[in-house]
Amino acid sequence: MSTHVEDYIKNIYKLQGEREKVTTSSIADALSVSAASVTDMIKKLSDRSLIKYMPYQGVELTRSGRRMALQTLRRHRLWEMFLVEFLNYTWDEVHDEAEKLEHIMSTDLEERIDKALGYPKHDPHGHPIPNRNGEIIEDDHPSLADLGINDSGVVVRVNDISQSLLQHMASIGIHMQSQIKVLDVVQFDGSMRVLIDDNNVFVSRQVARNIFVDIGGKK
Amino acid sequence: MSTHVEDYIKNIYKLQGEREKVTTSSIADALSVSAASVTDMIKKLSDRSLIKYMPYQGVELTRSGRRMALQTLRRHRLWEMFLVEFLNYTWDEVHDEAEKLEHIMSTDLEERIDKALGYPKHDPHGHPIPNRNGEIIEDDHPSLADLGINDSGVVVRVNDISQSLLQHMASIGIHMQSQIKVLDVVQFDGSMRVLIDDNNVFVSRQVARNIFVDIGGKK
DNA sequence: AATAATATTTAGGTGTATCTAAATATTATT
DNA sequence: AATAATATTTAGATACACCTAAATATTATT
Repeated sequence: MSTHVEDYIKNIYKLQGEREKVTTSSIADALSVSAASVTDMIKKLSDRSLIKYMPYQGVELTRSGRRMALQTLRRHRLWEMFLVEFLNYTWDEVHDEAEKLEHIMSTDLEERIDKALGYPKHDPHGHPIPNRNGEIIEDDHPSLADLGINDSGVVVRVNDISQSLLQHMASIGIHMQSQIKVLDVVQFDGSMRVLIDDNNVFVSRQVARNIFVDIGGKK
Repeated sequence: MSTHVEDYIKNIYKLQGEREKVTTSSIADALSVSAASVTDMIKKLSDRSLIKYMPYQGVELTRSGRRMALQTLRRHRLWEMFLVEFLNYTWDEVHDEAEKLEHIMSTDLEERIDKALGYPKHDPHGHPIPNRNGEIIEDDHPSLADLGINDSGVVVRVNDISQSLLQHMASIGIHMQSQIKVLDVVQFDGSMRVLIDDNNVFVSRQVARNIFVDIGGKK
């Protein structure tokens, strides 16, 4: 319901993807609040049956918590898509704006934006958009770092962990659906020379790990 | 800054347009809160120099209060316009959605939407949109109720006082820029037979009072 | 296994926006 | 002008989301 509740739930969902148990301190870190505040909120979320809470043991989303998380994620990603498609935002500019807008979206507005966008399946970074029933299809693609010399594919997702990473990726010509082919891998540090839509660029291993590639349709 | 502050200031601005002094109870009515809550908030707004407050005498916006009000009004009207132009909302559907969105709009987003809309001067109901400096040009047009037989003009503004009024106006074919001509006025109750874009319809005086017409370009 | 380090929770508070009930001002009526 | 009616403010609380400092659990290290 409230902005704060949605933010907690969304972040617990994200953290749950990474680890087994979601700890108080990991939530505190993610939201930049004190651990004591998290304990407070955790109790309220538990009272509302959005999470299962075992004191000192961490938390876990319930079904309805998961539903709320995916609903919020859906709205976030629809807004991101919308900002890019309708207002010429670039993929590194959308996050903060969508972060606020995701809480302000009636079901009606959500559906109208979805329709206006042509029912997109992915956001501007290639993340899947949960459907209105809160179902999400996580696609599993190798990262560029997993490829070897002469492997090739199409960019289908990038991690949006920081604005500067996204800006850098754009600056070397990486977009959704870019054709990519590994020309050379430096043994020492794993950095690569790759062909991106016919442009020859270098990519550090750190960056390569955040680019995901569909190798299904390789040639 | 906060949603609530913006709502108070916006409503004081609106009430100020209607009367001289804005009373505690009129604000309480407008916002559906208790008078005691208004007194509390009024003190805070006064501390922040957004209003001039004389206990028991009512309040008045300061320059910076007025600036905030117009800023909020601008955002509200840009969102309304946006919902109509990009997402096919009708003029009776936009208010509530815009009411929430107006508080969530960075200057950047505001400018992008303004640009995408082609820098509109009016919202979907014909209300002027304040410019980014908080200047507003209130245009002064007669209402349909002020016209007499054979007077004609173009619909340039309607009051959005209620959803049902807006729906009704749409149902009888009233839109922005509709050609309108008074065919007959019933002496008894002031209701009218009018031609709206060549359609012959009846309009009660109550409705006529909420339709504003530009008679400058009459023929 | 005892102790040290770290994580979590509890206790007690803050600021914001609200409320009801009581007190006080203002305005209207007789 | 006195009184009644109405409006406004004050007093004292509540809910929410946060905080720091202290207490308690858990985990890691010697």
